[in-house]
Amino acid sequence: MARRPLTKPRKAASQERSRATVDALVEATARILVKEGFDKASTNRIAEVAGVSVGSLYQYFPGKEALVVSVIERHQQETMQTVRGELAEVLAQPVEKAVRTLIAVAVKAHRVDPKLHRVIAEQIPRVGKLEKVGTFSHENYMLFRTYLEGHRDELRVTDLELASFVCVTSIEALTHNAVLH
Amino acid sequence: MARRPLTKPRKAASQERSRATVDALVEATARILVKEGFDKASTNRIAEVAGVSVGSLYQYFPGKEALVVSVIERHQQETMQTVRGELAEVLAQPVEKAVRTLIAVAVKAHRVDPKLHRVIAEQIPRVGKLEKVGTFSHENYMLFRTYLEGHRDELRVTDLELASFVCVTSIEALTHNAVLH
DNA sequence: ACAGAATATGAGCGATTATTCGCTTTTGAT
DNA sequence: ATCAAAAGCGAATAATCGCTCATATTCTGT
Repeated sequence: MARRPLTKPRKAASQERSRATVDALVEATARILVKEGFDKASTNRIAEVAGVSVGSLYQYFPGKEALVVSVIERHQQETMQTVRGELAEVLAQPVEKAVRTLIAVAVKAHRVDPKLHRVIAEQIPRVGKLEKVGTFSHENYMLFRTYLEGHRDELRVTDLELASFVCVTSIEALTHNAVLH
Repeated sequence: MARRPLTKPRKAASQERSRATVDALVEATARILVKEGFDKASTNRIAEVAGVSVGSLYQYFPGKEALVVSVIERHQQETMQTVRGELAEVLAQPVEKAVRTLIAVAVKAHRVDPKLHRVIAEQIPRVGKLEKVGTFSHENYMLFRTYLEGHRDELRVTDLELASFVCVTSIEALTHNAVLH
């Protein structure tokens, strides 16, 4: 009952060539998502656009969903990269200034790759393995909440939890819609 | 070149039995959307859950998208039904009171069928024929805007367009997230 | 009771999709 | 130069999907 060694090695890239393949696949997935939409992103199509065979795709990804997850994660990392600096500064700012910076940051984050962001936010069905992918909102909520705790004396509100919820949700929705429409 | 009469009669229900079939199909679609997600909603599956044959499905709906549109429209009508009254009262209220009523209305609207609402708002890909289905936001935006115009003298803001955008977007996002989590 | 219209059925066709596997090519270490 | 491991290939298989149509059942007016 020996398990097939040929089918197992999903996701293990040690040489440089293979890393390039993985990259090409993720990039192709993103391009298709943006230009043709989620349901046109079939495994065969992705491999074709990436200039790679389907077989190679399945050597590194267990399926289409895994590709999409990779795209989302890559986009989130890129976004954070361009925003991390400003986000650190906020901590030392008074609320008055902080909210303005945060809005600026939110806008900047949405501008990294608006089209991809839109697809991720509006077109990817949040089911199966896709629903587990952490959203921005939650991360932002935590950050904002700890900031408020550190500046509690500047505020009139007592329920920081509620305040965070209201602010993060509003800012997120506003910037999202503003940048996209 | 006679056109096939057998294929045409999509969507025409005169007897009661057929109306029940149509209802069962729409209901089944809604149930699948909520419990299994959009991409599990195949025509075969819908027919099966509805206790109807695929053939009957195609007698009344040209395809899966039409079913989904029906579900959305039915949900929007149901929502409006439970909210129409309060919405009419708002027009006569001063801003101070009006915003509170509007938020109450928004919450009530989201409570009609939260799970279905979520699927419609977050999971249905806005592509193809589905993207033409009018969203709530736009309708609400228009209503709110005309209200503001009627009460311009009570306000300090000049850009009613922007004010509407900010208010509608925020309220929508807040109630949506609040009811769901 | 009967005919024709309306409604329902489901096996099955063609297209598309995901996924596999035997095989070839490339790479890196010796 | 040699060879085993790593990476790559793509025709082939299997599953699923949307959809049709020949046929069967039910309804409705007379």
